[in-house]
Amino acid sequence: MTDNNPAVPVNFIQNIITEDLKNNKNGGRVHTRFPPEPNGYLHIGHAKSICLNFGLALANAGLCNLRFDDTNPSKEEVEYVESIKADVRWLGFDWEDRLFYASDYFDKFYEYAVELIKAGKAYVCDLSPQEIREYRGTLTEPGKDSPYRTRTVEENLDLFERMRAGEFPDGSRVLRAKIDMASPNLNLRDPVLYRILRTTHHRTGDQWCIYPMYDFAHPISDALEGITHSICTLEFEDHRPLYDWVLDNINIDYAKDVKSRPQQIEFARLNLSYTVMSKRKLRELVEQQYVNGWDDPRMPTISGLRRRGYTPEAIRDFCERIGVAKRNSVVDIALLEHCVREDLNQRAPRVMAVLRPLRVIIDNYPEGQVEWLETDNNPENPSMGTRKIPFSRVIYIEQEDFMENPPKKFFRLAPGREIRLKSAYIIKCERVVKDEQTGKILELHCTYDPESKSGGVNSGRKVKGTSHWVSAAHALKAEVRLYDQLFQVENPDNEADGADFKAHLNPNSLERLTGCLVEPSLADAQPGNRYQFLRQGYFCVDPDSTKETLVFNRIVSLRDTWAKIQKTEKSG
RNA sequence: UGCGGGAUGGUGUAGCGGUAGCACCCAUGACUCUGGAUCAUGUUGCCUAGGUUCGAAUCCUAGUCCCGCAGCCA
Repeated sequence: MTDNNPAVPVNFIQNIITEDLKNNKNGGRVHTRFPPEPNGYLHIGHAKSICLNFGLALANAGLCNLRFDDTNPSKEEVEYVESIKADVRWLGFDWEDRLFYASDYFDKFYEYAVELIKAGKAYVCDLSPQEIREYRGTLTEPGKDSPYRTRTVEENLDLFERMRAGEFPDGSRVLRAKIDMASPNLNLRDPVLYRILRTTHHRTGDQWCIYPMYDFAHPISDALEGITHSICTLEFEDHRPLYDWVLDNINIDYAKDVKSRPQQIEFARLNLSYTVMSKRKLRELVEQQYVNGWDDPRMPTISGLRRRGYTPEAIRDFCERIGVAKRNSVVDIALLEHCVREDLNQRAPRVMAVLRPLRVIIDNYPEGQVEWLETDNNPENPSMGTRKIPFSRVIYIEQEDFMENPPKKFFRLAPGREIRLKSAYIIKCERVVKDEQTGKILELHCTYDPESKSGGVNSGRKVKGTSHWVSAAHALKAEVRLYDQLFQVENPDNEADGADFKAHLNPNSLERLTGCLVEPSLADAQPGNRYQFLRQGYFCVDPDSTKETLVFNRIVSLRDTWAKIQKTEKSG
């Protein structure tokens, strides 16, 4: 069924599901889950997982749960829970009534642990963390049995109960699975199932002083929820035998039958060029104030991308295009940028904004006259209509649209040369006024060709360049924040050169322009509104924006052929 | 000298014995009242060595390289 449907991207996990469906595995059910730990904000890498899990469910008439993996209260907070919910929703996915927490199952985990103890498959171990490490052996040498491994069931039961009752200090004892200290897979060398931890949990408060480990809690949570395909990242590959061991040794309907139990499947996490993706590193950037919070528009977090102006559609499209596989890779950030451009090209209204203004006086245009000229809101989408923009004798154009001594391929304004002002007139540069001291260009005096008015009968005359502009008397002041990559190198994670990832931070990742001027139609622009500033890029109104000063974030620039020409000529 | 994974253009991803495809990037041209968009064209690839086969990215053998694993984190 999916074979003929191009809307369903095929990847090796979909292939597994297709096969399972064919064999009526799990009774034809497909049930996935997105299981974040609420210990930080979600990033674009999580978006890949969210799109995968929810997308697979959607594509196969299945369900996807949102489940918080909150088994370690020392790192987790409600703030993160709330942000994660908001981010998943914003991305466009709906868990309906299936919002779960691993902490919902604390009682059950405890019962299953008791069950394991009774079956002689788990024991309380008094070794210190240090000793446990030593007994574990190394990658090449087997471990050795803990002296507590042979405790009786009764003793283990008693001790575990007292662990729960709070009789022992933090870290003094753990519950361990009794598997095989000589296993070549370290995860099977009697892994810890429960530890003593006196930390207030964000949901269960001080009800518990013992908490289950991921390896114990996760397979049980999956089984309890009837998850069929438990998708996680590559580093858990080695944990799969333990995942299966837990399911093999507990008594849950969904875990009993090997044919209908959750199956763990691993895929490669997303890496993006010029950024970092680990929560630890992102937190470091936030806490040490290299950026202004988790939602700093330079961050690869969902909240950062949202504030920057990325659309959920663009992010979903991106996640679909990058594919799903088992090989580690680094996706070019240019693909993400392409996805927003493509989305916004269709839907963002065009508007004129001058970032670095250069004053232009049109000497032969009547003083005091104002013409309201009609212009397209989006030439890609005529249904978005037109609007009127004011034109008058004094206008501003972009500083970089004028050069006193232009190189060959420069099509814009220069002394004696003409350009078309978008949706207005052709003007000619007659005179350059400079500061006598500094030589800085202060303003231009131009003349316009009254016959050349856009849309007019004689407007057909061609000139090479077209510039955007704003009327001086009508323009609104704005601040514009231009962003560049947060890091200067493609792979800041690579610490092979001995440098900390922060050494690669781009000192110019944020440039604030405060003297910008935008057309008056933007007066009512609301935070979150996105526009294409003609010839420059896509911009989004920032929440910092006020009635007095509009604040825009540059989402992404337009592709810039001229910039490329300049670059190659400089380097060539 | 352990175990588990993975190697397809610059990047990402298909291909499951029958002409190596798609997307991004890059380049060239057309068009353009956005040097945008659009359209057309193009460069670049199966880790290595053997083998099986009429035919191998795909199957077999032997290597090489890369990633992960020794938390009471997830």
